[in-house]
Amino acid sequence: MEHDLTTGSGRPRDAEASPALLEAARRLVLEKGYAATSISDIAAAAGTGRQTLYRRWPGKAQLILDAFAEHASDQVDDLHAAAPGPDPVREFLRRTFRALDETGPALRSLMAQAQLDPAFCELFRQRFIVPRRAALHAVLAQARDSGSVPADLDLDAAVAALFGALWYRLLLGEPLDDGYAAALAGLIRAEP
Amino acid sequence: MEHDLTTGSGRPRDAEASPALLEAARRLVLEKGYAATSISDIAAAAGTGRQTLYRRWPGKAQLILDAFAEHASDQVDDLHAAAPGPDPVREFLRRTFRALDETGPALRSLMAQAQLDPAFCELFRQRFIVPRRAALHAVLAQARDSGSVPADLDLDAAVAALFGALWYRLLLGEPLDDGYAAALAGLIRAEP
Amino acid sequence: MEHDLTTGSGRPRDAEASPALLEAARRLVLEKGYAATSISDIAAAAGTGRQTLYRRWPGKAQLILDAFAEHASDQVDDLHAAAPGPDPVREFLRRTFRALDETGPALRSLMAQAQLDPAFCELFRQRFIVPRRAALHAVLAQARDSGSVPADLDLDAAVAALFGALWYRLLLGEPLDDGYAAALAGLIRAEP
Amino acid sequence: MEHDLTTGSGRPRDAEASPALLEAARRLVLEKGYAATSISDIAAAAGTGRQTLYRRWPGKAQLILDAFAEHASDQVDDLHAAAPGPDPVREFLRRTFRALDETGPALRSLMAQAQLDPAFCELFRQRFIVPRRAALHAVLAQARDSGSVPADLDLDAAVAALFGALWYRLLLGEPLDDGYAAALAGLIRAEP
DNA sequence: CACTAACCGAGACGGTACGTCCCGTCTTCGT
DNA sequence: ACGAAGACGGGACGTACCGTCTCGGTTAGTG
Repeated sequence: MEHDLTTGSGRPRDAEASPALLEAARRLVLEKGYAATSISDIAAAAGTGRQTLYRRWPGKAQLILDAFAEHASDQVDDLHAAAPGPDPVREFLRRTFRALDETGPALRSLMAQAQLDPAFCELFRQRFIVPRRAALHAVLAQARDSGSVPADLDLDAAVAALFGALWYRLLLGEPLDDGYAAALAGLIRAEP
Repeated sequence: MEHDLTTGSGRPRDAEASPALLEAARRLVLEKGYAATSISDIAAAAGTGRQTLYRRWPGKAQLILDAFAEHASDQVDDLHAAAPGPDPVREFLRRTFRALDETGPALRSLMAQAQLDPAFCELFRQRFIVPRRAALHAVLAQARDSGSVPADLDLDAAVAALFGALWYRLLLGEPLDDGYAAALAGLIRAEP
Repeated sequence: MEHDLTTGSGRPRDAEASPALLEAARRLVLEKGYAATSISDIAAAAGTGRQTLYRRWPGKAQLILDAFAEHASDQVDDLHAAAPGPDPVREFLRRTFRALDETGPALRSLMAQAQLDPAFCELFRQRFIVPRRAALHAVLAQARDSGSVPADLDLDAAVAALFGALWYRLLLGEPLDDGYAAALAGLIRAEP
Repeated sequence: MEHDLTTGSGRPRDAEASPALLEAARRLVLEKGYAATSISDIAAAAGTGRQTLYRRWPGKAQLILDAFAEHASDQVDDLHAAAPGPDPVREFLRRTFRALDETGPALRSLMAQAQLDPAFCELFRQRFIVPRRAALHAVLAQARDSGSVPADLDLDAAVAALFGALWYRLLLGEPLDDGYAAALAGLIRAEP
């Protein structure tokens, strides 16, 4: 997350720099990929100096995490709010898969970065993984109450299995389609 | 995979160089981590020139993939051969978790590299993921035949869910313990 | 020649880096010879990064040209100022030969580099050859006015012959001694 | 010079390899220049292995010296044989300049190499410089006898001055034209 | 209304890894 | 013992980023 160390004194930070950097980062990563996008590229595209970026984020990964986390939090709310239909778990997965069509490559890069930097890993977990985990947990709890999943289902394990399966295919470049969503949802559906 | 362009003519490649490079790579990565291990380090530790490495592998990631894939294939065989006990799925997961205690960090790095290089991703899938997937599939098929998992279980989906859950926690730095193995195995156990 | 692209903006170049690089280059070339001195060696000896060198000179040859041209221009002034005695041409040659005892090997390397790189050749000509040529020309003009060389001497040809003879022996590893200076000076001395 | 260490036993050397290497060396150096021509290039162009080259010459410079020395020795004889006319020195210089139109660049490279390798320097001197020096010496001696240069001319110094002036301009990329030949010849012409 | 502190861009800094190139040697097989 | 072929250890090269530092200049709030 962008860090703000303003003490009140001195010239205030340029309010336009952060959005410009976030947008430039998002655009360049989507265009050229994470690895091919350098810090210098992002700062130049945002029309700012490199130091301005470092003053607000510790590095490339954190900036790009912010650049893609914004959208993600909106989506999590959407998913949480509406998970209707006869098979809400399947519906949740389908919508999540759909959202990854655009942001998937960037998320893969962030997950990659999390492997190389433990501090970033924890940040990524808190900002990205945990909220979504909570959302799916809620969906599953609701499904359990409505009887569409077994009453004794281990919800935490089910969340790990479903999101794990999602990331598993995403990270390996395998397709995330409706059939996959249905098959995964089928794994934990209540036996009638 | 190491590429071998032997045409028969000319001086043959040094048979000791490849093992030396693989072992040096494996040792250095386990000691210092993936990112902190450079190509020069590996070549020097193996007592070879840098060009000898480039002659056999396209880069660091492919070499290290080979360095860890060797051992992996042995382990896959072990796991496949013996998955005994009342809950073979749980046992399989437990053993797999145990094996990751040592190699986990390196595998995380390889998975990270797979996100930055599509060609390497495919290689990693073929050399690492698919064999293990087959092993778990066989375990599940056996379990289905012996009645310890439901007869109508979607084996492919179950494999994705179990291995997905494994990678999910591994990549996020969360613990892979016996309790987790039991919980995941419980998800797909037959309801008696 | 060192190139200075200062635009006024940004951090100014370290004023100590260039002298340090020049001195390190000069010292290492005199110690180990031109070919045995690498760019990395020079940068390390100067306590600077390699890129700092490349930011100021296109390569090794240009840096070393500068490293030896500095001193050379001083010497040229010295030679120009004082060319006394009954045979000023011979005296000029003797002093020039003497100065080459130390710098000769480095100059040979620079002349060698000039053969491999036309751009460097021109630079070498302008920075090294032309100034010395002018100095000798002045000495000869003075000698002509004082009657110690023939009045109708073709000064340009004489300069070429004298410096040519100097380089000819220098480049072939033949001795540049007082006798040689006297013999060359004798070629163009006025017949009494 | 190509060295021949055959002992009589074993397979005799391929008689075609040496000419092929010499011709390939000559062609490539004239086409691409000395520095841009690697040992591998020459061997490949000659259809031979690199070791065959090293078995016959110590390195690139010696091979190329041989490649260009062949022609040179013919030319030296030509020059020696016929130096007619009213000003034989000028004529000798003019012809020598003319011959350098083609081989000049290669000779410059050889002289460059002589600066980096003392052993080659001596070889170059013996194979190239000394014979030509003798030829010019003979021309000057003849001219002295015929009265076209002063009787007390120091022939060795004159040779050094004339060839030195030649190399001086050649190595600096300056033109070797008839005017220059005339001016140099004029320096040592007898005053009538 | 000046001062001052933190900002801004630009870009140089030391450092490190990369992948390429060539060197001169060595090692195979076939002739 | 030669030949072609090509791998070997070694080392320099020039490039690309990294994260930091240092300029001159700008822009608020404070004294």
